Amino acid sequence: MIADAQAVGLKAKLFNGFSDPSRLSILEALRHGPLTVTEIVHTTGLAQSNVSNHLGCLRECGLVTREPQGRYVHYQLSDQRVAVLLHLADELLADVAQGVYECTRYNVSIEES
Amino acid sequence: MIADAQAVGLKAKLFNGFSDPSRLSILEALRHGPLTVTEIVHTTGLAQSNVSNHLGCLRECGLVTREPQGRYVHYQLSDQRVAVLLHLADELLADVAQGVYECTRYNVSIEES
DNA sequence: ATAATATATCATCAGGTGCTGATATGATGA
DNA sequence: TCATCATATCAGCACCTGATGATATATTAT
Repeated sequence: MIADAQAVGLKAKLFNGFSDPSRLSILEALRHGPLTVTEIVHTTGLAQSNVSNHLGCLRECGLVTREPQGRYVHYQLSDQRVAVLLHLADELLADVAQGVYECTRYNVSIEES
Repeated sequence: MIADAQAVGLKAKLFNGFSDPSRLSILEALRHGPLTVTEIVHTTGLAQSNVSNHLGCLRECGLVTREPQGRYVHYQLSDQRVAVLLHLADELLADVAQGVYECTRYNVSIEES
């Protein structure tokens, strides 16, 4: 193959939105409905500028949509398939979590609350 | 919430397996059935040591399984839901690809050919 | 107009990650 | 045994990415 390396690149980029703890926590927060930036900040515990940066990334990549209302900006998942993907990952995790947890190859921080 | 930051970390780790072009191309190659390391090397065009490293990562995280046969080692997707996830991403990409493509925020290489 | 709130942008920096090349290990065949 | 092939491991480097803190912009309220 080697052929559609372009398609692979695009897909990797798409998954990139899910593969960072901060971005993922934002997506998880939006799973239950639209939220403003401040609400996301409070829900996730991340710094405001950090959230804003990640939201920009998630939006550019089409995972969330933006809807300004006055001085607030509401964000929500762009497509229900994003939620489906999150759900599917939950299911997958239920079976392979042991392996993922023991995987020390990457430093994706797993802080305890 | 902030609570299950641990679950988010695990899930991010899981998605990490999909979010790198090299790893993703390996997963894509395995989508059609088991392959040996050398076959993966030829299919993806990656260096052997590189493939081996990524396979180690994918295996530790439970996305692929390993089955030695003589001096060959066959790898395959650990669960059909991995393939489902890949498929779902394809569908999602068909709708949001425009955004992903224009997203310049990350340097996930999209080489042509 | 001024202050306060909400969001976005930017530079900087520390740290992580993937690639390469060399080498080690293990298995098969001559 | 020796050579060859398949796979794994490792160190080093170059690069990218995420977090922070400061600041800018926009909107509402007093």
